[in-house]
Amino acid sequence: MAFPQLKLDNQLCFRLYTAARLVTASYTPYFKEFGITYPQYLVLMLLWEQDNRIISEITERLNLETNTVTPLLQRMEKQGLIVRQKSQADSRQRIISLTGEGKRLEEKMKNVPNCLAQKIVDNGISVDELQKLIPILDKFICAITNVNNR
Amino acid sequence: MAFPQLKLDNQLCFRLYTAARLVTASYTPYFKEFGITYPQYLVLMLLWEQDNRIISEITERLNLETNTVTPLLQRMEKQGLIVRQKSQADSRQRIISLTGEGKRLEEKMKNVPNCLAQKIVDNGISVDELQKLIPILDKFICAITNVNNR
DNA sequence: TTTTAATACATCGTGTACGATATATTAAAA
DNA sequence: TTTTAATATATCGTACACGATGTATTAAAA
Repeated sequence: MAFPQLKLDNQLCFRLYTAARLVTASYTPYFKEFGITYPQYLVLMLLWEQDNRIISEITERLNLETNTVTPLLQRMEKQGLIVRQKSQADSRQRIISLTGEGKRLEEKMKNVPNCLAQKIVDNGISVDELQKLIPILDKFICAITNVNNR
Repeated sequence: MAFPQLKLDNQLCFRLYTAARLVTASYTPYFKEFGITYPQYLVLMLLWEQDNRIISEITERLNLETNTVTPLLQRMEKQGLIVRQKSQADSRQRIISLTGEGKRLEEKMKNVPNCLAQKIVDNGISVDELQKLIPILDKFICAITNVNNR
């Protein structure tokens, strides 16, 4: 092996890529029942936390661009989870609001995260180790954000 | 807030999702020069490690399905990075091999991972903290894999 | 040996991601 | 106040991801 830094097994990035894909895959069976996807679930969580947000708030919180979020919201509106109405104050903005159906999902999905967390722990990683990941990932995300904004 | 477990900021999964997207984004400027993408880079790393692999080896190592990898390899062939030839021994299989161009990229890209790692460290996370992520992520990936295979 | 099952890929449809660009509206500058 | 710049969102094109299904080939069973 000429360059060990080019070996897949040595790379943190590949682990993050894999971990992210696998964990969203583990959510999928829970979402299927409600006909939503992981990014749609992220939007719903934001709106459950606080309803009637403008799109730029959503793109900022999710670290996504409008070219991802706009079509995502259009699909969610078509499915009857949200409505997208123009703001009176500034008609460039759109207010995103939950429908009754979107609101009802909160109660229905409240057990999903803990249920999944329990399954992960049952399969060989401690809560302590999972907790350790959080502050390091926060620091990592912060550092990478700085790298990307030069 | 009715259900704190439904809060975005409390979720490990969202951090992984964000970290993975941002770190592949930080690779992109390096790839642009060579006209490749992050998943294509993963395939190249596998082939630099060992050339002439069958597709199932690639899907296993990358934890991806054939419906992702086949089109990926087709694009890479069109770009002249690899060739996809049917196996003599078992004509269901395809042998994936680097072209001269694909081989030359190894030398050209050998500094990319270290260069990026340096940039990340320069932006506020220690090598020690990055190293700590690796074994926990390995354990996490292992646990999630078990969850997904039930 | 013929039938059946398993394996290895490929194709199709849908939903993200994201660079690049366009459009409408508001704010700032001349 | 007219021009110009900034803001907020939308659209387009390309490349993944992945569930579902199809096809060719080989291996196993009857």
